[in-house]
Amino acid sequence: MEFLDCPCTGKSLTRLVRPAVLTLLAGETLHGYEVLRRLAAMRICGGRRPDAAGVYRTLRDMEFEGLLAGAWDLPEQGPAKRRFSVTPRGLACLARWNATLAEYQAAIGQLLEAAGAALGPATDREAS
Amino acid sequence: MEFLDCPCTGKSLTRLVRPAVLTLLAGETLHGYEVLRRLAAMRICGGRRPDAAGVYRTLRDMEFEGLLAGAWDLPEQGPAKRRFSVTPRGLACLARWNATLAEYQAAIGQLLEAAGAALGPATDREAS
DNA sequence: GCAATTAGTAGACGAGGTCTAATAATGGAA
DNA sequence: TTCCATTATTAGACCTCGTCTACTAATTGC
Repeated sequence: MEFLDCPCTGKSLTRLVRPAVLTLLAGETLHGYEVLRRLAAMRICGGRRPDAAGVYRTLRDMEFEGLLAGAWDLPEQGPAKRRFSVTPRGLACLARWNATLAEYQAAIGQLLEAAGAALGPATDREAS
Repeated sequence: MEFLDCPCTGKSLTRLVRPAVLTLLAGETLHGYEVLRRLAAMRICGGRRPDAAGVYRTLRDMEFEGLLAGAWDLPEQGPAKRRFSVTPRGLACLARWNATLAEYQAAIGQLLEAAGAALGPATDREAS
């Protein structure tokens, strides 16, 4: 019994890219490709490198929304890079995310508990 | 500074409707409207009643995928109801969800920690 | 008699994630 | 020296899934 495409495989923890980006950029100014690599190292990405096109678009969107500030870095050597940093508005958004993430964690905890109980108290089922 | 439509408000913990449905139906057979009400009481729905159209569609999809079994209940009194129960395949899926949810929880924990550190260790920021 | 609730369906829409593909520079290996 | 991988970014199509609006139809309560 396979669930190759089933959401239960947890392919990615979607919709958390934005708080992750804000967190990364709250400490330092980075360009998109570096954000991409740092994201890949976070558990929310499950060891997989997130889709580059999606991350770059999210960065542009967040810049448009005023959460990030972007500036072109045009070195004489090498390709142009766009460096992003967090705006005050972005910081406020991250503070709000903090509360939201805590609520998410609690909600998932409740669901985990209920699921465990539903599967049987003493059952250690293994999924294929 | 408002974030009425920003994902940071955590309007809903999306993509967890399926494990929640499996959990609810693992214990008993319910019809769609009852599933809807029980979902509304779970933290993943944040106190809001989830969209009915979406839940009914999810139930149909999961039936089509063999995770749920549906049967029409046609009482002499009252409207027709469709009663859903979990199949063995659905139970296996739920067992897998169990592991996925635990990973989600840990991943969010890591993100929360990083976000807290990024906002400043001793800072108790309040978002409007 | 009318509104609210129960029970379910259909269609359009939108956010956001994935996939493919393209450009362009650099550095290393065959 | 040619070719491939990596760095760095963009564009467009597509898919999933959640939301919104709107509809049918029976029941219950004021």
